Amino acid sequence: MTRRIPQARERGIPDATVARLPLYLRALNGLAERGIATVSSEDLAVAAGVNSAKLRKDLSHLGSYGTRGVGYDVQYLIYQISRELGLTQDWAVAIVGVGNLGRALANYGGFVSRGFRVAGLFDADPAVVGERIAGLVVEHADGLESVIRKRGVSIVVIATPATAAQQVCDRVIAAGVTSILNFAPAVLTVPDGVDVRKVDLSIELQILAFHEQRKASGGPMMGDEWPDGVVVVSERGAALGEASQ
Amino acid sequence: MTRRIPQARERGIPDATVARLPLYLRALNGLAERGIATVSSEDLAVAAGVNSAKLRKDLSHLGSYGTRGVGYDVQYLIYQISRELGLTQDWAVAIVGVGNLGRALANYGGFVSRGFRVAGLFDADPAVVGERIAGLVVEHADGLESVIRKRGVSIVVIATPATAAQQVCDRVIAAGVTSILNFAPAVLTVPDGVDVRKVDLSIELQILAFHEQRKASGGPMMGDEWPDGVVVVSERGAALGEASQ
DNA sequence: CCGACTTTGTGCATCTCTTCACAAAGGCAC
DNA sequence: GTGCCTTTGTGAAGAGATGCACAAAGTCGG
Repeated sequence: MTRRIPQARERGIPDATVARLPLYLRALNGLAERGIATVSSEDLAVAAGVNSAKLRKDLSHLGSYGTRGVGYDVQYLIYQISRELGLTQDWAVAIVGVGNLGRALANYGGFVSRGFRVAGLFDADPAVVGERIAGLVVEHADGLESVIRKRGVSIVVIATPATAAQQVCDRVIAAGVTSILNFAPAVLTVPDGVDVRKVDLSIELQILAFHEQRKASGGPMMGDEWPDGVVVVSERGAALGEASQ
Repeated sequence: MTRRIPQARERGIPDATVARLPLYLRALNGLAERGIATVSSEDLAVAAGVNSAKLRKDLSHLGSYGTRGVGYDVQYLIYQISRELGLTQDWAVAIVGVGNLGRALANYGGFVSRGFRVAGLFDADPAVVGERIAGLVVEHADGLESVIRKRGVSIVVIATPATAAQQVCDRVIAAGVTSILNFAPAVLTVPDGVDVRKVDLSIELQILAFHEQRKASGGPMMGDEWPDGVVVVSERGAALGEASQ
């Protein structure tokens, strides 16, 4: 009878843990820059803004990389987390939609520094196509599929208006992309096996407003009635990345 | 013995629910624009990209606003969710750090449309101060506290480089702000009662890379060893919102 | 070589969130 | 009115994440 020795790094690191690994990585890089060679879970937890028990449990999912009585070797842990996150390889990223946000993303310094390389900028507006941004020439969205295949793009950032998002999404998936970062305020429908993460400024602000309201009053005005004459104004489809797409 | 009748809208809507309300709101606004007066939990769930049981449970935390056998009145539900989120009032927002991202945020159309009003733009760089962006003149960061108080700013968006983020954070909190949206890749330390939400492009990409790697190979290369000669390059403190602050 | 001290890794209890499944509620046709 | 049909609202079970608390493992000074 073969007893399975419970092995960390089995398969399946909890999502919540994966979401925190980049945080630890950043904290570790900060420590490394300050020349710190070893760190305890307690100190690293403070630097990353989490509870130390949680940090230890998270790291235990990767393996036993700490030394009891001492802590974690900063460089070694940086390497292990980077490897787990897939940052030891180079990822080609394409940005679709070169509006205000698309430009900001293209110029984002943190891209290059972490294994992500902007391999293409796309827009549907002829007025924008040809423009040079962050060392890249904006290409017409017509060439999306071929460029994705040719340059091995595996992650696409959608920064188009909401109305164009699904269409762009469908096209890049057809071209083989399975990881999408969506800045457009739209729900993307994708087949199984495709990962979508969304970033939405408007939603974040609304969540803050909720808590702010709770703090200010003791909750929203009591009474669930329709006030007379209320007309709820429709939300515009305005996108954070509302570009010329 | 006083039996508490479990009352929806008691106090305390689950965080997970609050985070989804803006999603429902957007979906409802889409339906309203198409002139739809009534919607079932099933249809609304599809439009919002969630499971219908979850949607119903979420809405049940606000109250009993549906009609069995029929569904939900679109306009009424829009109003109720808006009220719960505090969107029936006007929130003054200040943006600190007018780099690429700060500019994109200032020009973001979705701001105005939803009860959020940009009441001030700040930067520490004299070269940027005085510039006119989205109808507002950029002010020097020195005036942060007084402007916050004078204009009743209750939400601050931090789009500065990581190095300046904590300092800006401390200052706006001292000025009475208790809701912060942080785009700088830094962990902010705040006293109790202050809400911070963070948006970090780099983290989102790293999470995508993790899943992408899992899909591509059968996990990261086996073997936990340090490869010879590996030098882990330090992460630059490069911020999405790396501005001139 | 030993004993005191530090810090990890984890079993366990708890809490939160999700999902299922169905009784209760209401509309509608006749 | 009455009965059928649709859809909500929710109890309960399940899954996942969190945090405590401590045994095990390792360091270090003497």
